[in-house]
Amino acid sequence: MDNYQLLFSSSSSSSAVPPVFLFGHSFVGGSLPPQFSFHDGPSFGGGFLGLMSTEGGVSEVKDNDHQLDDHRVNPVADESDVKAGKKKGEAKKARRQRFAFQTRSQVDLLDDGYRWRKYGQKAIKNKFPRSYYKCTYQGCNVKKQVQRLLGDEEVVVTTYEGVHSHPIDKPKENFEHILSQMHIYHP
DNA sequence: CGATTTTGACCTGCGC
DNA sequence: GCGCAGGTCAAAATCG
Repeated sequence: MDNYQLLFSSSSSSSAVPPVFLFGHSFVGGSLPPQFSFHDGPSFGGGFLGLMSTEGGVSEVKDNDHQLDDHRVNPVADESDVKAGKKKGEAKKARRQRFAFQTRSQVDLLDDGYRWRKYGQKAIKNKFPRSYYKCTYQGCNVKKQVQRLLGDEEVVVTTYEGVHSHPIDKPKENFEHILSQMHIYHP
């Protein structure tokens, strides 16, 4: 998952540098200019995570072959024999838009204003364990995963998936707080 | 006491 | 086709 590397520009020593997204080479939507502004959006009450991009434009560089199938959502699967198996086979191939960024922080979970419920953790090969979170807002299926960068325990990689469809829960002043702890990471 | 975290099992996709 | 790696579920435990 290192197709995209979003780094926040902000000298570690200096300060007061406006945040800038530096996308590796592919961003959700593929054409939307990455920007990071706080002005209250028309629908998303100031979307930090409710970032732009439209569906279907997700470019993963890898498996975007069978992505344009018209298989929108098809939850109705005949449950013929559901005995020893737990109904998790919803096989949602439709990947939502994703974006990630790195920050330097002591805590894994950034306070981005939304409420998250942890639903899993997995030990990734050669890396630190990755944690999986879901937005607890009813009807909001946004997910995010957090993991530390190998070799640099201080760096946290946060990957968001999906777009929030509800106003943020906390004042956006939090963003500034987040930004204050964001630093560019160069290997 | 309700909401959230922990944790192991289960499922799926991909590479060999 | 099998095995590994990653992602999700859900029951039990924990927290506020």
